[in-house]
Amino acid sequence: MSAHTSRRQRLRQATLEEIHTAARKLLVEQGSAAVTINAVARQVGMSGPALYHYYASHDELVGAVTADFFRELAAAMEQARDGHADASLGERILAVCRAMRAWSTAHPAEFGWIFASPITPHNRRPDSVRHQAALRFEQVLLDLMVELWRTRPFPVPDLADLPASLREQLTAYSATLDGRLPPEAAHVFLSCWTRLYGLLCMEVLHQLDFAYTDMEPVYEQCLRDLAATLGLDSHAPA
Amino acid sequence: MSAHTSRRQRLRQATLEEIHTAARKLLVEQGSAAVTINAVARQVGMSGPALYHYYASHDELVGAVTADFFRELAAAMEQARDGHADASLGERILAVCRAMRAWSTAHPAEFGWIFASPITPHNRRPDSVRHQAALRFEQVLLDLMVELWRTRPFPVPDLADLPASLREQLTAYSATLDGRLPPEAAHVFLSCWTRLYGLLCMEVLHQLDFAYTDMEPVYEQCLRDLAATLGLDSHAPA
DNA sequence: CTAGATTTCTTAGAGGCACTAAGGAAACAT
DNA sequence: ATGTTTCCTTAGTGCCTCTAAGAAATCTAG
Repeated sequence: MSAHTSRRQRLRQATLEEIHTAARKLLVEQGSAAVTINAVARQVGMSGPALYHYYASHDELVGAVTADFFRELAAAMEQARDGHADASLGERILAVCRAMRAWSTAHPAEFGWIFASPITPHNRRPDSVRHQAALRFEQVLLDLMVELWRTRPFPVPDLADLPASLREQLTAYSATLDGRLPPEAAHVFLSCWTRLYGLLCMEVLHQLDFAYTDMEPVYEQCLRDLAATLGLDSHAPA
Repeated sequence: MSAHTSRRQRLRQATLEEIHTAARKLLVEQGSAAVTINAVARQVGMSGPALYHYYASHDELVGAVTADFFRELAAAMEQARDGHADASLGERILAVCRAMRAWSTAHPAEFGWIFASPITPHNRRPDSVRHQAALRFEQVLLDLMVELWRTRPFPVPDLADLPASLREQLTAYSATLDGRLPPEAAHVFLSCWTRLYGLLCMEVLHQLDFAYTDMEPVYEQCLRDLAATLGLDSHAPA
């Protein structure tokens, strides 16, 4: 309860950081299969079972490290956003999207871990650290899109043109956003998100290797398409 | 060399099938982690090490089963194509895309296994069964797009409008297709492929659960977009 | 038809994994 | 100073992949 952090708490915190560092090192150098409780413990200089005083299970360790990666990714995107605070909203959105890919290509192992590792039941719980960090990540672009919608609404399809079941889902999702985006704007946001995120996902999972050796211009082309969709390319600053 | 299959060969073939069936059963009922050499062997009724007479390693077994799934998926798509032989090419393309998702939603465990399981070095080799089966899968839609391009060319961007590095990659890829699609048409094909496949990938990896509970109308909406891109929605049959 | 080679399977075992149990030692709180 | 909490140890269970050595069944060739 006290603001004072005891010696024990400080030591524990330091050990936790050491554990995360060791796990990440193993992931980057030897792949996700090498991130075992035993190997991590060896790396930090304690014997296997000792690690259970920090995480109750292998799943929990994985979730904690994954949350770290999400937070780092989100922070990179937030930094890009804040670093272009004086630029137009459109440029800020593009900068954030580029930061998203930049982090992923600079940290392919971590990025692959985030997406390709199956989400265990424990980490699917909405109150898990992993889930919370994933939300923060998703939030960055969502917030910008909300602001864009407020200040300079982008073109949206007519709700009546969408099939009923899609309309219902969009309405429900819009409600979870406290109506900050109406359903048809949520549809546009989700379309953009899907294309960006899907493209990154496929790059990481090497599903496009048969055609592309360098995905950077492919991603840039995708960004140009999205900018057009959102009306960002007209020269008036948003 | 003889066309005659010996008794031993027949027995071996039957055992191989039994192994694949057992592995798939374990995957579907207990998840990918349950597909171990030992568990599969138990299921088939032999002891662990015996399975090494059929596959040299766990990786190889995984690759063989994955190839099965790819082949089944490709077959489902080919069947949709051939089952609509009298329909317009546009309808055939849409039928194939729907078959692709239909198989995936009917077999979520298998589909997830295909994409989310990391491709081990052994299975990355171009001569691996996995790779071969993956090629056949990709080929189905590519062939239809080639035919579409031949009979009713779809709109393409001007190559000069694409960045140089993208142009080079598209040219190289076009060459691997023996020029059946020029670079700018290959770009359109790859864009469509990326959006379809990326959407499925995200559905399988549950990356859109925060917004959608039923992806079917989302996929249909994506198909409508692609149809428009390819000029399939004009009523003249392609 | 029989003797050797091949294939298929067994058990035994090495080394690693996640995780539990039981206990010692240090740090802390009272 | 005493009792509690925390941290870490070793020992052990049962799983895993994969190797080794050998038995039994099957095929092949003289």
